[in-house]
Amino acid sequence: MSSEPVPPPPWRRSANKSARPHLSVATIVAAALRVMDAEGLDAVSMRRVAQDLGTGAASLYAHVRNKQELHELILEEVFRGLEVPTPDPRRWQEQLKELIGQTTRIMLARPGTAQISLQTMIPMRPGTLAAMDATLGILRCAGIPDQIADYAADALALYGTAYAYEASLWPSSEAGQAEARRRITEIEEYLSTLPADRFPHLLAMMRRPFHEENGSERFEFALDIFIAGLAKYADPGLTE
Amino acid sequence: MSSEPVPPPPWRRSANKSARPHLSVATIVAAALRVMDAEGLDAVSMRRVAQDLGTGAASLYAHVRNKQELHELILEEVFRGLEVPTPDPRRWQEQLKELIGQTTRIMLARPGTAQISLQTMIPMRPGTLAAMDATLGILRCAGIPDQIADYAADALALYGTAYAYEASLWPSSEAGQAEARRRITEIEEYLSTLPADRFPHLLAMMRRPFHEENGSERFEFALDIFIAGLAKYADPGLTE
DNA sequence: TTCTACTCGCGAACAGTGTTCGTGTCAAGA
DNA sequence: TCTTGACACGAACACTGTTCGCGAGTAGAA
Repeated sequence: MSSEPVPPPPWRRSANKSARPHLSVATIVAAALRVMDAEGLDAVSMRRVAQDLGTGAASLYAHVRNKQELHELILEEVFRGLEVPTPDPRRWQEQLKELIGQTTRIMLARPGTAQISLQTMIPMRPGTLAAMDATLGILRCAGIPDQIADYAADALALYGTAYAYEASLWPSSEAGQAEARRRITEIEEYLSTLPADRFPHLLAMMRRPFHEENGSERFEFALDIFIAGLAKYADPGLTE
Repeated sequence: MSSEPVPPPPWRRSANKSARPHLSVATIVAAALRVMDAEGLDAVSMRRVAQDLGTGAASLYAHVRNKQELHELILEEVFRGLEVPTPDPRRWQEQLKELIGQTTRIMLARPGTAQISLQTMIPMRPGTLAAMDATLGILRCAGIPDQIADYAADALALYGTAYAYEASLWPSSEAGQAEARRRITEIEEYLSTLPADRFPHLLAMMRRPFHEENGSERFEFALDIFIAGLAKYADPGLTE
């Protein structure tokens, strides 16, 4: 490309924004979310976000430490809409299911969020902390002992996030979905090639028709099983 | 760096390998694993692997389609050592726990593997398929209905992988661990700053001493809970 | 033995990435 | 009006995955 130093473009300074583009953490996060919604998390590069704001990548670093920090800020913004219930001991099971379901739905609605959440080792911002606190609140309200509540909340959050992540891997484009279906038939053919007793159960599973599920059945089932296993630690006196 | 075309280095052609470096899928995967074990998955770039074989990145593409395929081949190689039990209905719970535990331990032993496994939407190679088939085998042997066994096997695999991934995010270097601890105290201080009733359960959790666990307690607990919840679908006639 | 054909290694290039440095410009305070 | 300091930002650095085309080496045919 042209490598000689280009003179400052005269049309930007006065047209697009008021002299200065007025960058701030909020505008940067908003731009990043815009890009993520439109083109996916992979497209959320510093350059791409800056371009959306009509500036260069270097400008972002005055407001945001890292790309990692930008990611965390996206996560925080997305979890803003989370509604936490006030714990009711008698309804702890459905409240728990609803809360974890809600966080997972939020992530599913914005593919890319789950990936950030999984990669962010220690969540440090209000939105994500609120979800964790609410989960713990419901469990403790049901009389579940402290340590068990800690472990259970961790496992629930991890499973929900992992489920959302896995689901968001599924390509959204028509071409990508066709490719994925091609790979599935490929693997079915491969399994049929092998001696029938090599992977018998897997083969049987892939032949079952409901294998192509369309809802959150799989997710809700796992949640139900886990909560059922958890129920024996709840205090019958509290949960009636 | 020096950018003029360097003449072919005379010492390689005859010394290192027999005229040609004798590349193959096996040698490439071995080199990739070497790099991953030594420097982590992030270091496993095409150039880095090629360098380890004394060649250039382009040479790898004759044997491996993609970086993605190279990743899958690594996964396959790592899961080679998996030992699958012959299902025994009366011991299905411990067999299940042991199998999932084993796959998770394999991934924990090689940080980076979990990430590959999570990113590989549809596993297509014998090693990973064998793990799935064995899980299904144990469940069906216990008399658990087909669809439930399918969902349960999926959930177990997903949770185990996610757990291993989360654990492998923890930095291995001394400096990285110090940084992580710093972040944890940072978040503790932040929580203490807020009104005590903002995140009360979270605050209480972080103050509990066993919060810094050192084993697989958390993982085994979640597994136990899930299996307990699953037990009601097992056939009492089979499992005695 | 000579010549041809074909496989496969591989340098260079392309279009991207995160991040830093140093310069330049603008607006508000003295 | 002058100065100061905050902020915008072009260019550069060291990377990344992947493709193209050349060229060397080997194996088979004449």
